[in-house]
Amino acid sequence: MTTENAERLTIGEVAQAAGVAATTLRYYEREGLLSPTDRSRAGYRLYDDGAVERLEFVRAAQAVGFTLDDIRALLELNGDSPCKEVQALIERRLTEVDEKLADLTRVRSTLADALQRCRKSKKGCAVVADLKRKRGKRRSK
Amino acid sequence: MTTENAERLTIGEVAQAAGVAATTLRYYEREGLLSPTDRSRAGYRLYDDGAVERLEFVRAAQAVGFTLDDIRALLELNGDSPCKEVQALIERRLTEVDEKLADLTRVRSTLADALQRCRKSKKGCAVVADLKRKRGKRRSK
DNA sequence: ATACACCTTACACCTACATGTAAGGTCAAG
DNA sequence: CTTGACCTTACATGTAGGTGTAAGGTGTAT
Repeated sequence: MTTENAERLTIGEVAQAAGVAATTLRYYEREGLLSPTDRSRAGYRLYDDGAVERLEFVRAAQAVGFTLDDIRALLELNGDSPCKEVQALIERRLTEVDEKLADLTRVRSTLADALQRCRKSKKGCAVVADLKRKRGKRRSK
Repeated sequence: MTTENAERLTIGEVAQAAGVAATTLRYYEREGLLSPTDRSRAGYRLYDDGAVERLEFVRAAQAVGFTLDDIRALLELNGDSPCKEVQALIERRLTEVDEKLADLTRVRSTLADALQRCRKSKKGCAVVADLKRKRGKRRSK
């Protein structure tokens, strides 16, 4: 597939562009996360370039802890959904994201503190002690 | 186990305090994340209350996407490690955390934007369109 | 002294998220 | 017109992070 059609990408091209394996794209299709817009005569999957953006959104959301199920739910939202439900879902997700941000910030400051002390002391650095002393509210999903 | 010894907690007590299953604690022990400080005559695991803090750190770190392996590495750091290595590890983790913060912030603003539009429009809300338009740099771990 | 909730080990099983493998079809280049 | 990189499907396997189950011991309340 070297014919630069400038609108229809094969699975390999999309995969390369987004930095995932082609097999992963087929998997995402089965899971309803991203379908090719078309097929070639031979049955090859053909994607438009929006697919790459969408895929990048999926990966970013995944990197911060959303499951594929969560992400599918977000991606499935469209003009046909009753606005109430859409709003509620988005609000729930926002709350989750904010909790994650709080956790992450906490972990970050633990690490930063540990690094500080580590730099200060000529000798070994008791990071474990630091970690053990750190506190925070519960989160379990 | 109802005897309040005020320093030695059984697995069930720790589990309850931290909001995880006792089986999970045994699993963490096998994985080297958290060991009881002692055993009773009968072989019951006995933890000091630092265990709860430690466990909370584990869960918070996990909630924001660290693997148990990552977390073990952090927790294993101690005064015996050469400071150079310790620093390097912490620095690497800090970088990861900052990348996660960036991703998370991006996802957050996508959601917030979507919610805005959703509130504005009387009718359906094209969230998918929003998501597709959002961009960001690669992250795949 | 017996019920009952808790603990022990060992091992099988589960879900999410892929990845690999086999068996075959497609297509542009040499 | 064949080579070799790509694509197809279907199915098996792998890893992380647990959960469940069986078979048995513990400890305290009644």
